Parts: sequence; C-alpha cells; structure tokens
Amino acid sequence: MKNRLRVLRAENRWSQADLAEKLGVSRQAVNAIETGKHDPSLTLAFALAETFGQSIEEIFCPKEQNN
Amino acid sequence: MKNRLRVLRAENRWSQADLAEKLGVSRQAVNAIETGKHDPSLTLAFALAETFGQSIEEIFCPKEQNN
DNA sequence: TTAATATGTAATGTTAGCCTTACATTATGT
DNA sequence: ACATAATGTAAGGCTAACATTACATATTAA
Repeated sequence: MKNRLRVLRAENRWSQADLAEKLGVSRQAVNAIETGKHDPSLTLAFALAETFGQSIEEIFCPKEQNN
Repeated sequence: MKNRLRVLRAENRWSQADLAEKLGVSRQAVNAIETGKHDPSLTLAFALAETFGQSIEEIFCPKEQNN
C-alpha cells in the first residue's frame, strides 16, 4: 500500500529511528512500511496518523492506483 | 480496539456472512473483529470503511477509552 | 577525508490476522 | 414445535507484521 511517510518524515526532519522511537516500534518496522514491504497494523496506522496530525486516509492509499 | 461494526451492520440489515462476502473474507474474520478478538489489517479496515461509506476513524477507536 | 549518522537489508523468531472445517448455541420465521 | 438462519467458538494451518541482531552502503558534517 502506498503511503506518504517519507515526505511527512522529511517535513518534520525526523530520521526513521526518530519516528520509530516516537511510535514505539523498531527502526526496521518504519523502514519496511516506508519502502512498501509491509503494511502497518491498524493500531500502528492510528499511531502514525496521530504523530503526523493527519488522518489514516491522508497518509495511506489502499487503491492500486496505476500511477 | 473498539469498533461500531455491529451497529453499522444492523443498520444495513446484513448478517456477518453478508458482510464477509462483501469484504471477501471469512465470516469468522468478521466475527473476530466485531467481538474484539482481532484488529483488522489496514487493508481490511479500508475495505470496511468503503463498504459502510465512513472513514476508518469513524468506525474504529484505538484509544482505550475507559467506558 | 574521516567520522558519524542514516538507510537498506538479511537472518531468525514470535505473534496476530487471516484461512478452512466443524460443532454448539441462539434467534427467527412458519 | 420445528426448521432455518445467525452467531460464537475451537482446532489447526499459513503468512504477514512485528522483534532483535548484525552488517553493508549511503549520506552528512567537521
């Protein structure tokens, strides 16, 4: 699933490790989500939404959107 | 995580099996989510949101909300 | 350039979210 | 009352989403 994490993280000037710490997950988990290897759990998606002050729908895009 | 699935399903007069079929998951998966045994995957949460025409945030409540 | 930081990824393990099958119980309708 | 539909749950299996540790490769800063 596509997401805007890299951009949101850049806007806040947070490293993957910074974000991981805020979320209480491993840096590898953040990396895997950002690079599209995993989808986050719903709980983690909520945590990301709260961290960035945006809705889950604003951060994640479930549709295959062929570009 | 708390959710409003039972109510939303009742409003639409759908059985768990009906909803499961619309979502493309098993009836047991719907039951487990409804009864709080599992959280849905983010993908399934998006599908539920679309099915009920509501946002994920309107359907699910991640906070422990004591009562 | 060198050192520090950031990112990507691999290996291995655990758990949670799905599956199927099956059965018990509860609710609904005739 | 009886048959059907709906719900709850259990067992057993599979995979994805986490974890930890470790290492390689950027990237940044002094």
